[in-house]
Parts: sequence; structure tokens; C-alpha cells
Amino acid sequence: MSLQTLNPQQREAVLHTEGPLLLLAGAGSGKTGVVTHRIAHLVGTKGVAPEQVLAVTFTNKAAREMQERVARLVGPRQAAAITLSTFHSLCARILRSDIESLGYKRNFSIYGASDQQHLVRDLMAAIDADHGLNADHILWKISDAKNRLIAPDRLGPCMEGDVIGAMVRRVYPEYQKSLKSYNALDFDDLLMLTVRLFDEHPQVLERYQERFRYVMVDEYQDTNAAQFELVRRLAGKWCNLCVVGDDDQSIYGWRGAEPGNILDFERHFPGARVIRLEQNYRSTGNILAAANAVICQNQQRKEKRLWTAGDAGDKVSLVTCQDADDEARAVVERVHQNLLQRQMHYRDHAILLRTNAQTLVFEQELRLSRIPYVLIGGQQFFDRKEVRDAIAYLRFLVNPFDEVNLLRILNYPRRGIGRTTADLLIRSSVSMQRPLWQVMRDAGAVETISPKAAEAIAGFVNLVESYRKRYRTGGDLAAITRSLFDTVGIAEELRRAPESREQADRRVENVEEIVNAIARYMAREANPTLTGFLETVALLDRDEPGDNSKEKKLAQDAVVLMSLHSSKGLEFPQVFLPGCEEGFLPHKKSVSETYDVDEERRLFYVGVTRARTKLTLLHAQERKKYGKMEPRDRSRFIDEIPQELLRPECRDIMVSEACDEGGSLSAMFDRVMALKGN
DNA sequence: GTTGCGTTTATTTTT
DNA sequence: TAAACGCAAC
Repeated sequence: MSLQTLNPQQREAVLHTEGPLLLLAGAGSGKTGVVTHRIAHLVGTKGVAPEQVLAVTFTNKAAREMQERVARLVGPRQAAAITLSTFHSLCARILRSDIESLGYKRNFSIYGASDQQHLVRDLMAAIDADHGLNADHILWKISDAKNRLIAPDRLGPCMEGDVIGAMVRRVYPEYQKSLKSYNALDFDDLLMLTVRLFDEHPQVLERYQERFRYVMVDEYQDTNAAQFELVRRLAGKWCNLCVVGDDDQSIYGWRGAEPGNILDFERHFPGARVIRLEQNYRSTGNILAAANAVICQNQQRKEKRLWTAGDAGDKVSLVTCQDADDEARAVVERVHQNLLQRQMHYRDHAILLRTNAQTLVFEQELRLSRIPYVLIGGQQFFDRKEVRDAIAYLRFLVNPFDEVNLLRILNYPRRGIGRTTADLLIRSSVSMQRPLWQVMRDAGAVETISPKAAEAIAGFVNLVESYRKRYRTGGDLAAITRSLFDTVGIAEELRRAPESREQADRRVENVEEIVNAIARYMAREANPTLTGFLETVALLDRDEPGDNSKEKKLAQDAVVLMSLHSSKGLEFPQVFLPGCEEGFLPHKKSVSETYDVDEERRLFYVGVTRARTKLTLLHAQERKKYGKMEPRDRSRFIDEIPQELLRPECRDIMVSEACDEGGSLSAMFDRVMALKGN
């Protein structure tokens, strides 16, 4: 794509380089091309030093993709000098160099969900042994406060009888205190502490402002309050800020994203230019018409109307099914048909679901029909227990204050430091006000500990110190890690578990995959360190490494099965949207609790606009729920699509069921008659 | 320290 | 209904 191939709005966006710019980029409007061209224009034509350009995305995939496309335009050397990263890794980088002024050490750990859970669970137990509250719920509220930059002492008063609020008020301060003493940051801290760093040390902010004269933010509709404040500060001096986004695709409000950031951009940055990209290069006219009709039901939005220079294409199919099984069969039949009659590939088909639980029926039906499929999402590689346990060793080796991970590995694999001993250690650490690790180093001094336990502790201490030394000396990180895992006997521990042989093998392989990941990290990094690797684990490669990565999965010739949320940004020739029913889409929680049906409508809109040539909506008339059948109504969103865009298809359940069971024609006929007789 | 049972919970999850 | 987790008893 060169400047001439851009449409007028795209070109205007590329050429507008000075001052604030809001780029409202509709679905499929060639957004990434515009953003990369804009960077190329800054660096290539206007002669801006690449070091002065900062582009922030939400996902590593987006950052990588952008980096590659910019490299194609301005060459790899220039592209590498541009700072192109996610919010979280940008903050991690800033904090790695400047966090000491906030009283943390530079080798801080980054805590993920499971570390946070451990910590919060322990704190809650210490406050009230049988509180009966859900730790995730509390953690959720804490995270919500942090996303809004609310410090522990600034929490508003809570209502009478609000047990959850009361617990949050007690846990949140303790939680922050623990993180600090463990020299650990959670994801929210990365953002919150960077903002604090900028506020308390203006000279640091100024350094970054001076460096990043041109700032770009992708998916701006998904930014939360902390990210907004961060951007506001970074771009505050030069105001060469370009934000790109689509308020109609804001689907992460439940995670703290503030669509208000994009809606109020012109108020936040006076004099902002607003450019709309409304020409769509992805979908057929009918699909876009349906999408427009639905989304314009939302009140709070920037008016936009997607259009295409292409054909109207097929109508949107609306398939009414009997139940969940029937719905899955309907999809499978259509996939088959497309393959046999239209020479399409499996990978041209995507099934987008509201909830992960919905995938089950589809998986069964696809397997039954021998259709290859890939499931995207679900449990992440680095969230698996065996992987977390192994990684915990590395994390503790890097940061001796990290007590969550110390406790995780203390007796894993079993080495004779049981609950009793651990409790004694913790108690003496608390009473002496010394870090747990220091207490362990001279555990002999704690008289209540048995000689046998003391010996086990000493062995563990030696192991840790000797590996700390080996890692410090440098050399092959992967080899040292392999030796570490062998020495502590992780594989043996996994095989001891009462699981099937295959399960255990899988887990052992996963642990070995960590070593491979380190090797790959070393190969691509100029200055590999264990800290650096752990940071990529925490922030970057959340996706499974190797052959199971999301990208590899999408490249296979297989039907794609995933949640609507994770489909954002992708496109497929054939899109199926099952479960278009009240209670699913909009989801019943959104209707009853927060009334944010608008976000559900945007979710539906995201699904619809993933389709290039054919969109098929499906809904079932009844569905099993927690064991019993319930009647279902079709989604209100279907009724918001003009009739003339839809092709309704009613399935004769009985014939299709009979066909599905196979057998001779006459047997089939008998079965149909028997069913009709009922 | 392990095992199994019983209780709980079922929306989405870029980092 | 089913899976996952915590707890308690062995």
C-alpha cells in the first residue's frame, strides 16, 4: 500500500502528524495500514528520529504485527528503533530503570493471577478464618480500584452490611503492603506505579516526554483510567498524540475499560482533529447493513456508518434450531456443504461463541464428523499448574523477597518441609519482622524446629544459593535451568501423581517446554537474563509457545472455535454465531445486574463484522441448563436487523436427526414417522 | 502427606 | 449437570 492507494480519509490521517488526532476506525477499515503508514510517514518523509516515536498497543500480537509492517515500509533498522510495545511492557521497562525512587528494587517480580490469588487468600484467612467470601471476588474489586488509580487509603466508605466492601477495605492495604515487601508488582501496579512515578518525580516524566515526541495509542476504546492518565502525561508536553479506536467495538468495560476516554477525547485534548474511517474493505453490503442497523440502537456513540464499494452479497442466514445439539449439527452440515460444493477450506469457517462452556457441544459434533478444528483461548500455557510451579523456582531465584513463590516451591517436590515446619517459619518471620528467606537461612536458630526439618531446610537453602550463584555467573540459561529442574526432580514428582500416564507425560513435556522457551529467548535476545525471560513470560508470551500458539493454530486448515471476545481483530469468510438468544447474547448477567446491554450489542456487532462473505446466525428453541431443559427466546439483536436482510431457515429437526443417525433409507423413514407420531 | 469426598459455582480475560 | 477446588479425615 502506498500513499496513492489510500482513500482520502486514510490519507488525511497519515498526513496529520502535529497535534491531537482521534482516528475513529470502523471494523475492517484498514486501520493497521493507516497506522503503519503514519509511522512510516513520520520517520521516512518528515525525518522524525525513530527513537522519538512511541506506539502503544494492547496485545503483543498487535505490536509484533505493526513492527513487521513498519519494517517493510522503512526498513528493519529504523523500525527497530521505534518503541512499539504494549502498555504493560512499556511500563515494566520504565519501572525497571526508575522504580528505585519509589522504594522498590529493580529486580521486582511481576505477579500474575495465581500469585495474586495465593496472596489474597492468605490475607483473608489471616483477617477472618471463616469469612466465607470468594477470594477472586475481593481481588476483582481491588483490581477495579487500582485501574481507577484509587489508593488503599482512598477507598470510599462502604454501605452498612456490605461484607464484600468491608473485606476489600481491610485486604487492599495489606495486599499492597505485602507486594511491596515481596518486591512484587501485579499487572495493575505496572500502570499505577508508573503514573505515580511520573507524578512524584516530574524530572523522570520529563525525560520520557522529551524522548517520545510522537505518541500513538491503538484500541483506545479499551483504555482504562490508569492508561488514560499515563497517556495524558506522556503526551502532555508536545500533544502529538494520535489515538485509534472504535467505540462500537468497546467490549471490555467489565474489565475497567472506559469508553468515555474515546468519547471525550476532544474535550481532553482541545483542538483535536477527528477523522472517521468508514469505508469497509472486509464484508459484503448485506453484512454491513445488518451491522449498522444493530449498532445504531446504541445511544452513547460516535455516529458512523460502514459502507463498501463491493457487492451486497448473500443475505444473512438465520437458522432456528431445536436445541443445542441441533444447532451444532446445523453448523457442521454447512461446513461440509461448503467444502464439498464450493471447494472452501476448513479454516475459512469460524464459530464464535459467547461463553467458553458453549464450545463443548460443537467440539463433540465436529469430532463426530471428523472435521478438524482448533480451539482458541481456554487455559493458557503459563497458567498450567505444573508450569507455574516450575517457573516459581526461577522467580524466587531472581527475587529472594518473593514469598508467594518461595512458599510455592518450599515443599514442591516434597522434601520434608511440611505444613507444620512452614507455619513455624512463617510465624517466626512475622514475629522477628524479618523476610522469610533470612529466617530460613539460619533456621537452626529457631528452636521449635526439629533437627530433621532443620536439615531439610538447610538442604533447600543450599540448593537455592548454589543455583543463584550459577545463574549469576552467566552462561547457558537453558542448560542451567534444565539442570535445576532435574536436580529438584520435577519430572519424578509429576509422574508420581495418580493421573493417567498420558496426562503425566503431557505435564513433563510442558515443563521441558519452559527450557525450550528459554533457549528461544536466548537466541533472539542480545542480552539475555533470567529476569528478562521471566518478564516475557509474565507480559509477553501468554500464549502457548511452539506448535500450539494461537498463530500456528489459525494457520492450520481447521475450523476455528473461539469466544466472541477473542475474535476481535480477526476475520473469516464464513462466520457462525450460535446462541443468538436472550440470556446468552445479551448475556443474562448483563441484563439483570448492570443493565449494560449496550456492551452486549457491541459484542454482537464485533461478531457480525468478523464475516467477509457469509454470516449465519443460529438460535435454539430450548436448551439444557444445569441439567434441565428450558425454553429460549431469540435475541433482541436479531429483531434489530431489518427483515429484508435475513434469510430465515427453519430446520426440520426430525429429518435431520434421523439422517444423523445414519442407516438405510427405509429405516430413516421409519424413524421420521416414529418421531412425528410423538 | 495423601486421598477422597463434599461443596461450590458456572461470562467475557488483550496484560 | 459437571467440573474444580478446599477441607477434613486417615
